[in-house]
Amino acid sequence: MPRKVKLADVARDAGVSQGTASNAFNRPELVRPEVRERVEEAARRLGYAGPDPKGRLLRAGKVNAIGVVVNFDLKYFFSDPFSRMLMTGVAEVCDARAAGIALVSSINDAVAAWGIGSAVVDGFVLQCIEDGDRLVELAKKRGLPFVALDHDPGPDASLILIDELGGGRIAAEHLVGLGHRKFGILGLEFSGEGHTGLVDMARREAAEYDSTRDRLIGYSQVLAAAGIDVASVPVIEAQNDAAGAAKGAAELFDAAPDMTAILAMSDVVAIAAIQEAAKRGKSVPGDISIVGFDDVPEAAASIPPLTTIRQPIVEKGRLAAELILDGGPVRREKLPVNLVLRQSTAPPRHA
Amino acid sequence: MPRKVKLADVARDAGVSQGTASNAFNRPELVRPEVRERVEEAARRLGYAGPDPKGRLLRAGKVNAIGVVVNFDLKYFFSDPFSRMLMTGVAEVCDARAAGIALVSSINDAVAAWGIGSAVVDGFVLQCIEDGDRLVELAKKRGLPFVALDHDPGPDASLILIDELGGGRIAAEHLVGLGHRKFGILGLEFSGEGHTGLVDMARREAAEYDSTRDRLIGYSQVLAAAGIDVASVPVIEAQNDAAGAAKGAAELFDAAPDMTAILAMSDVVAIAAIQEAAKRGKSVPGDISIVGFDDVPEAAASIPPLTTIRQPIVEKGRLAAELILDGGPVRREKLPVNLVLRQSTAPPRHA
DNA sequence: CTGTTAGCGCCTTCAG
DNA sequence: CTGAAGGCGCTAACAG
Repeated sequence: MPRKVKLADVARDAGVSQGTASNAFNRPELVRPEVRERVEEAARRLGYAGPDPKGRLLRAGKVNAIGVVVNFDLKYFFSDPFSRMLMTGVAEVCDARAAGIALVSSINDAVAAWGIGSAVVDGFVLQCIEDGDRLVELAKKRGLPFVALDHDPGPDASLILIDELGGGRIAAEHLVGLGHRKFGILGLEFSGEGHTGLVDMARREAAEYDSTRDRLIGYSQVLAAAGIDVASVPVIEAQNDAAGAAKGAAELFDAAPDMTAILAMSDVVAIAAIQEAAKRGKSVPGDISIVGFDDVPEAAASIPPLTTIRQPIVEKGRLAAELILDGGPVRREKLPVNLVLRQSTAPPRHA
Repeated sequence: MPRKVKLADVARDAGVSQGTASNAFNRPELVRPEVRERVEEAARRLGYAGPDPKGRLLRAGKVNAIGVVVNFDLKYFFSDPFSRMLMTGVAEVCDARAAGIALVSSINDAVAAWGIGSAVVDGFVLQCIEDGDRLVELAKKRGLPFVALDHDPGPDASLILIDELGGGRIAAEHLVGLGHRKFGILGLEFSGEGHTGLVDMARREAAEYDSTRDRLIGYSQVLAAAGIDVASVPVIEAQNDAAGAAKGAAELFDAAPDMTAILAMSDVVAIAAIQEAAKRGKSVPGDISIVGFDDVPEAAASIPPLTTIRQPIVEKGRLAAELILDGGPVRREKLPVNLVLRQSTAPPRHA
């Protein structure tokens, strides 16, 4: 196989210097049309497809691409509405600046280490659902700028999160305000070892994942303030996919057959709870009220439409991408959340 | 800002040659522990994070990454179950070989050209739903290997597709075999200019998109062979997202109020048809039978579960990624399809 | 084991 | 407008 033709070959063949040939491709206006034509002709003859980005890259120092480190499993990633919205935001700003997006998966430590260590990008967005600390560590080692999402990477790195605790409070206040006293909490994972089902007090307090922990604290504060014994409110730990959510919802109904209200830590699990209620012949919101979290598109489309805590997911993605691409200083942003009232909540029947 | 420290700096500082320093990082077993320690020490002192992939890249010539060119809009991409399954396959083999994935969007021609022209990858997977010819042209110009999916890029490039026509035939044969005579066809887009609604004969024959065209031919062959006047069977063109599918389904029911069977060109539109049927008080499969296409996970989960034509989407993704990463010769693969019998089809009531 | 060297392909001064 | 030259950061081949 003949050595690949490069710019220098084209230049020689066209009888111009390499610099001129480079200009012919990258800044054609600087080159006399006649000469440019000669260069293009030579390129065609030699089968030269244009300057190779690899060379340009090294030269330029900047890649103009951003790596999105995907928590755990790409299959989950693509099926999760939250991740989808996030990527919409990221993609929006990348498209606007002609920047690339590299997906870095982290199914296991080796893959994550390899990916973060060798992705050709200017920085990373870390979706820290699974093992945030580890990803942060890897990103720090790589030495490129990065933003951690929903997980504190320590003071010298950027962070975007939402007011998880406040969101938890708003959800609980809404339900308490409606008059509910019998609660069930449908939570997400507390830590990485795959435990699901009922969560005892020790585990509640040892929650490793920031979002889960803070949302639960928010719920608990409000419930306690309303004189409800939080320890007696069942908390279920569920995985945030279709199967895990269905299982968790069933477990919650089993654990608290007389509850009138569910605080759900994501819309995915909230919707599973709606379905489980239907399966058990309970009407929402007649027999049972449910508040979700996130406000993904599915929340508005569910039957009944889900009352939920909205967080600005797309904006989160946009902000994260901008942070990396603009290369500014370290920033820590806490985005606001708010209650979106729809039809899955109502006063309890006998209030 | 001080010039970035590079391998040479570390080597000098550690009092070794650059080659040794390189080995210390990449093939530590070749370096005496004591020397390696000295190099690592120097790196730490200088704040050197390890060899920069950009340099390695140029040197190695190979990137070990694959670009997935996403049809049109990333938002659609992430929400489309078909794309999701495809990416699952791609991601599987990329993860297994520690290869990267770059998302190249093509919202418009400029973005596509820029992305395909400058992505740092070894090759492309072209998802040719929208404007296949244009993407193929761009990829050819870039001069990197690529695989076109579901769209013929011409003889000198790789192609993976499925037996669209055969799939159409199987679907129609199933329904005809059940005794149906009154059909409606819920199709996907015929070409790129955003037309939706009823499709006249001229447009049917001028279909630009390969999948749509071939599935329709498959349907038509079987219907005609059964003595059904194909020209009188309404064909609706719908966009393959939630909103477009719902709209198309409604249009089809309006156009053919007495049909007993629907041939749907994707599961997404088929499921919309199930929902539209429910909305109009028709039972599936009691009043109306529906056959989808693709067999995405949603098909099995719909109510009733959807009878559909399965195509091996995940495998398609795997195969495509392997083709690029293994750098073999041009290949053209036609993958088989088959009927998956579930509960959305039955004989017509008065058959 | 370790050091030397020659590029990988390109772009951008700088001098004409 | 064009030509010459240096260097982006790294690694593989080869010579000690």
